[in-house]
Amino acid sequence: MRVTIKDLAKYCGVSPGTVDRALNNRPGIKLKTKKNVLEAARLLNYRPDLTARSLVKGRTMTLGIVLFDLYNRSFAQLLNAVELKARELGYHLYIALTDKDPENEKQCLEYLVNHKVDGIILFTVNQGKEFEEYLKGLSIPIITIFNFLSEQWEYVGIQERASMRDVADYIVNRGYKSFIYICPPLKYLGKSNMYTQEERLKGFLEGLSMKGIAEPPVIIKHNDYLKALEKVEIKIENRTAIVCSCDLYALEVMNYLKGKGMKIPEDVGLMGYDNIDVLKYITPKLTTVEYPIECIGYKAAESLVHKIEHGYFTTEKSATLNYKIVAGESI
Amino acid sequence: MRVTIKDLAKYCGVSPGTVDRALNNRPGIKLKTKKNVLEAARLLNYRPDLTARSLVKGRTMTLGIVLFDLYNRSFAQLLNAVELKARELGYHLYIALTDKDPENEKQCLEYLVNHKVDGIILFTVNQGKEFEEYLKGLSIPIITIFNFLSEQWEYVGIQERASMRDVADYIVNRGYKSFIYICPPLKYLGKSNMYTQEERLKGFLEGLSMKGIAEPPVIIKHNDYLKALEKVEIKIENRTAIVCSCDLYALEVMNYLKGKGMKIPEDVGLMGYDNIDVLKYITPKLTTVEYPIECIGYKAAESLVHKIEHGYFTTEKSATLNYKIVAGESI
DNA sequence: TTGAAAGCGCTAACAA
DNA sequence: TTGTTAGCGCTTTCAA
Repeated sequence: MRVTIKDLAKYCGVSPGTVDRALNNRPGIKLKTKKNVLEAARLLNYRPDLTARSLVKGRTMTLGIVLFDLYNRSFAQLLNAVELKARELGYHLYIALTDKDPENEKQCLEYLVNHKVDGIILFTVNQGKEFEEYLKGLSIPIITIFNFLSEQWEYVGIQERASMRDVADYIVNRGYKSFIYICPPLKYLGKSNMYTQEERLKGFLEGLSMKGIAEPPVIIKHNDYLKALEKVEIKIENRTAIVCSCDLYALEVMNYLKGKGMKIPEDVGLMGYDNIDVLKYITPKLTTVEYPIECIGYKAAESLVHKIEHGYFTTEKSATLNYKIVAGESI
Repeated sequence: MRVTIKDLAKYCGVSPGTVDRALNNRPGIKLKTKKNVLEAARLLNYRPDLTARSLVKGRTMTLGIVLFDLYNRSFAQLLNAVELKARELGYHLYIALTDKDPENEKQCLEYLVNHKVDGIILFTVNQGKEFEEYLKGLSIPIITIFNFLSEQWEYVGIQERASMRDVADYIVNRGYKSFIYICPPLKYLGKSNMYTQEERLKGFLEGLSMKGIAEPPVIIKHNDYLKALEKVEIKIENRTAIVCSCDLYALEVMNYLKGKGMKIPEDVGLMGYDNIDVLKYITPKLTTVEYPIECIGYKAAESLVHKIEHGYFTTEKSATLNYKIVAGESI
């Protein structure tokens, strides 16, 4: 059996209260007694039972993070950053993955809350008033990332829409006349929270329209989306740019184009988004949008802890971080 | 304040025991009472306090995983797999990152144990009898991955050494005569657990020696290791192969070689290890070693839960999984 | 400076 | 079928 405070107390011939004072640097204890207890704790290999402490304290010094998976390189980097910052602030981390399943996400949240995490960083796939009511019912500090929910919820991220307007501007200025946009299915719109992807698309369309350019074909990234791409005829003289809503798609398209023997950017331009770290190994260098993924992690963890420790009824002004277009050779 | 079992009991005019029976599907309760309680629970938005349950049950239905970081793509995939399997088995996941700092790792372990996780998946950077004694003192089921500790500790992984012997064989058979090996610093040998990297190197040297080939230069991956690489003259007629102990290094070297205007594999061969998922976007296709990283995750989680539920004194025979050389165009 | 005791929310054994 | 009660290991308040 594990050694408890009572055992220590008995061993040292003092009361549990005194042991507690010694162990937790509380005042009102003679130095000698304290040393005694500490020595005994070492000797008997005492370890505090944090679940017991949590029960009385009502908090666990633990944060929860909810993501849908770790396939996208950025999420791993984010998680890494969150863990780092959390530990720096004296917190540890529960992780729960949802597989993009809204119900699953709720279960994860439920679990985290019941386990009394002190706060949650949430990349949600849910949305809507009902869900927000549900979240409120959890009565726990929450920071949202990537997918925005509403002003009610502190959000750490970048101005997705503005960034894609800039992208449109950037590409048009480089002389491209014709455009193709590739992004994941938005058809779950209303069913699943696609905020980030939606904003990027809207931003791109807005950007084009500001330049007086008509809406381009939008290809949805299914299993066989490359066939759809094939159907759109890409003529060199058209000066076509393929814009992808994330780098992973752009890389696939690049492979496809290479396979077709098309030269980038001579025959067709290509643009990604995310600036994932492996891009540095890819030729030609992909032009992309960079945002400070690690900062998002740090900021989210920091804000969350702030909310936890200084009351979570204050919805801080959500932070938007800077992005920038990273010029490569692909457009 | 949160609604407790007592509140529910009062509300329904029954005892806490009865509420417990209703909530947890225990026998010996009238269906009607049960329905009543369940309805009240829903109405009052009752949530069980899992820390309280943990305190009396002595377990948390939580696993801990200790990694050093998530920079290597494989670790993220592994973590993803572990989370998936854990959840499937009814467990949730604590994650702790150690930054390759042995002391930090101990603190992480300490924390997980004190938080009463039911078991730990450990990618350790520690080693040695003393550390193993320390681990034993934690009295908790542990599965080791990647870095082997000793027979005492169940291990899930592949036969690193054999795999690199095979690599040597493979490369020599393809006509290469001259070799350069690149791997992370092994100088911490004895201070830090470098099992995986050590085994790969040993395997490679053994493989060469079996072919009667002398020990090749080994370049340690520092910040300026490329300078060291520069000093080794690579003559085309020498048929040189550069073998890297992981894909990330190979990709850097590939960049370097491309920058030098050297052709792969015509001028020099290049080999990686890990088969990280981004390789599919890299030209030329890197020849590498693939192992089932997700299986390692599943297996580790499964074995751990098995140990937890069926006693952890039985050290199961450690599992070694299959690897294979994936032929690319780089060697 | 120390001890005694109540209680965090839940489970489980025993009694009714 | 239900109620009562004694903990789980810790913190905290009050009394000595």
